[in-house]
Amino acid sequence: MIEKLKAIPLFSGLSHEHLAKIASVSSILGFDRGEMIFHEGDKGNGLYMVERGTVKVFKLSFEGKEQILHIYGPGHTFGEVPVFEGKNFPASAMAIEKAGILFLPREKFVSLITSTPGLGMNLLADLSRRLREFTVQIENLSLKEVPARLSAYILTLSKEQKNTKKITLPISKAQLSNLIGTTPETVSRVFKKMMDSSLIEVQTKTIIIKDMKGLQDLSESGTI
Amino acid sequence: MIEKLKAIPLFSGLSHEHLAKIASVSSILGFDRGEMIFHEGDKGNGLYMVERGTVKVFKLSFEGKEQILHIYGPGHTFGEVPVFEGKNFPASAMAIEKAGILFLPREKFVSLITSTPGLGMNLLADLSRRLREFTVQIENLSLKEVPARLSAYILTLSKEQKNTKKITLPISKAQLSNLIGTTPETVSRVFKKMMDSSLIEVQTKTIIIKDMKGLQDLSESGTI
DNA sequence: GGAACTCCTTGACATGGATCAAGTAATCCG
DNA sequence: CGGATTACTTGATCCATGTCAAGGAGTTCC
Repeated sequence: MIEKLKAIPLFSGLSHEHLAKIASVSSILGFDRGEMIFHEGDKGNGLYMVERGTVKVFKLSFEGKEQILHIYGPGHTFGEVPVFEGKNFPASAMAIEKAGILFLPREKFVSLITSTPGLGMNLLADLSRRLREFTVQIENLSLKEVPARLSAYILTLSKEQKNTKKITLPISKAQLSNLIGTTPETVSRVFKKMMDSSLIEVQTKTIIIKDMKGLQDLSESGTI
Repeated sequence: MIEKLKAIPLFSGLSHEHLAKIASVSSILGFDRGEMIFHEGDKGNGLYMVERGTVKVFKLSFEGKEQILHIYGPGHTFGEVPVFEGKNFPASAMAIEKAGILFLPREKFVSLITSTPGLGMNLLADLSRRLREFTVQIENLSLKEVPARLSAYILTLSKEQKNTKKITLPISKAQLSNLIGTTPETVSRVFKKMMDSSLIEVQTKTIIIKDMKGLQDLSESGTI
């Protein structure tokens, strides 16, 4: 368990004792693909950490349309907002792959913060990073058209996957469309346009970047 | 100065000594309407607090279109993200009314956090609240149409202004359109539709809610 | 290894909202 | 107070993207 905690950036720099203490009050939960971890509006009860698998955090509209806010893999934490704000979850969380989730109950977590030097600062940095990510997401949704959002997403993936030009899509195209705020049909059509303009090649879950500069231009300025 | 600091929620619960210490390392800056406070991409240099006036935090697209992220009045703080994350500002800030801004340099602010019990927790709560606000904004932009966003905004104002039915718009309609991610023309047309359906009355900067229930329905489900 | 999914693609069509343009109302300021 | 500037409204038009429908590709699982 302690090994798993070490892999969580939020806990970087903590002593072995502190990690042991965290381990002693955490539990591990298993979720199948498609299983809900919590629902928007539920009372926030603690900190969640992805140990393995993939999780999406999302909102649903009145009509059932979905907007994904985050996709989290191993090492990421989520569910903090209601811990500090004392309210309910602002969004829902679901496993999109069989997942192992570490859970740290609220009171334990709060008392850890005050007793663990550095943890508070790690948390402030983590929440700040997420605020920054949200500003980018708002910018994308409001100020960019779908082709720009999609190319921005591909470029993000390329950076995450050690700047390679051969990229593996970590999620289905349907999920991807919910992440960038559009529909599967539109994603399909825009991918086609990007192939027609020789920006990329797409084969099922693999994307090959053929024209990095062209993709960067598209991600900023908009039209294919 | 200490009186002004007392009015800032972030500093609630701090002792007089701590407030005096903060006052001793803060400076106050004046900005005219339309003056930039900082630019997206600038190096984050500290904490900003609105003492009087109004500030908008916003992003600009490549083509110059604007999306407002926050409108802040007295007592609100901003500019924290780069302090904790160690990067640059994710957005720009401008005074939209003559404003007085308190400024606390980064190093002073960081050392205050470690030496001031409660301040760290206040900050975590504050950032969490903003994360929640952003999830709402993303939901609005992605999952709701303009009439729903506009009615949600009116209802938010009503709550802020002690749940009254006679509301004063705190910003121009042009700014409002940039806040909800649309254009002045569309705002104008939607206001008209809402008047035609007897949901509200609009006179320049005053809105009177005629049908609260109808407005709430519209803010959730969408179509007029 | 084939049936039964789910996911993806493609085409035809509908539409919310942006843009352009021109006029009208507010507000600012000497 | 009156002219100038800025903010708002209204109409005409256009387009990006959503929706509906149907067929095709990929995946899963006994």
